[in-house]
Amino acid sequence: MAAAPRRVGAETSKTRDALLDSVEKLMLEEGYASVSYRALATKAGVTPSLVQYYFPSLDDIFLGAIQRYSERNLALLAEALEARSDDPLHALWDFSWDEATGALMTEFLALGNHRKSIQSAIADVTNQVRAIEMEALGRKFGKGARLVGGLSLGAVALLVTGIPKFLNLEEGVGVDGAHDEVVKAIERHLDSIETRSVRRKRRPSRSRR
Amino acid sequence: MAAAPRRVGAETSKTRDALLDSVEKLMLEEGYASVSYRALATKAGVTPSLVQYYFPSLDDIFLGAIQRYSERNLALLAEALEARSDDPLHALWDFSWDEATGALMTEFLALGNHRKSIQSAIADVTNQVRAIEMEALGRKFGKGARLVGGLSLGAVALLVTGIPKFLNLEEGVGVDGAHDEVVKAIERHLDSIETRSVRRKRRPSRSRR
DNA sequence: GTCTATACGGCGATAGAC
DNA sequence: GTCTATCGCCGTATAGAC
Repeated sequence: MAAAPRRVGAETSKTRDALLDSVEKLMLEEGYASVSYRALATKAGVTPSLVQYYFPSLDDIFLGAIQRYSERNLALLAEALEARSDDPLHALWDFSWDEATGALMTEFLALGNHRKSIQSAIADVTNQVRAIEMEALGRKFGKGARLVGGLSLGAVALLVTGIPKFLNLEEGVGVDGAHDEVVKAIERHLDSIETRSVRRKRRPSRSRR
Repeated sequence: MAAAPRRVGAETSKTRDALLDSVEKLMLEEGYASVSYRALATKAGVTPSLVQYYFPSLDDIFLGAIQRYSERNLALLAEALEARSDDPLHALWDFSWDEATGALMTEFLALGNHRKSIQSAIADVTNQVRAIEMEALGRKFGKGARLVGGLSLGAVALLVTGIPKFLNLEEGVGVDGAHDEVVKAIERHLDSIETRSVRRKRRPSRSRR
């Protein structure tokens, strides 16, 4: 054995949890690139050193944020899919547009493309989400079902959750040509497969940063 | 009037062009976050100060890269669409998967989401690309044509060029579930609209970084 | 027009004091 | 459990050499 043990704050700490709240806020407001020890400390009203005590490296901050977020998010998703077992595709679609879930997940996805150390964490939660989605779709349509265009449930889930993410990315730089049309067309398609059980949410207009 | 004039290297400089080559390489190999004066200077074999002479701020580096890239890329795209006026959709699809074009553009897109100062530059080139695409599609199908699912040419172009970008993003973190199926399904759809004029390119497997 | 040296403050990270 | 000192890299500004 070897290497120093390096002391780290407990995961149950209330301070740590408050810090993760600030991380999520910072990421949504300014993007992951703005997350720094000093910025985070300022936002949370503590010293930078204290942040470092709970998160020894920047990666640990992101890893902590991903883990806490994904636990909550998976629970929310499972709940939404359970409550709307009659129109799981619509539920998925609505969920993917939700600011607190979709935007953060997209941010994590972009982050993973530039931080090798957290790629597997992003991949894990993405795959877990997909599994829950598949299970819910399987319950409604049957495990090996084929939907529009002969697509499997996995392929449909990929598109229904992926397209909102991509459109969000484009809107993030101010491009939105043909977006509304694509959104409407997809919603029309979804309506032809399932009858929507709750009123359609207004699509959030991307906040500038 | 006021303020110092601050001297900047000429845009016609051979050195400047070589630096932009290194920028593109760095972005593809390590992502935009790895682009720094010192890293760039090392890669190009010059001093950091010289890099600063041509690009007074980091934003200027990215702006310069976007501008040079987009000029070349627009020319390439126009050329490809002209050469394949019989199957512009396939041409677009192939083009979007090309490493030197698609991957860099996706990198710029992600970059734009975090650097306010270059958002409009990204938006401009994206819109210019879309315009060229629309024109080529209009020539083949007619300006107001509706394709699969009643989608307009703009909506189809958005999907055909956007889906590869999103799949690339996912593959960048190691997620590729159902990707092949979606790719094959789209290619089947494209084949049903146009007959492909050149052999299908192998889809590049994402290089780890 | 091209290129270099140097300095400043902010950053992530480490080791260790209280 | 909390906080300080310190290190080396970063973007950037400036002043000046060829």
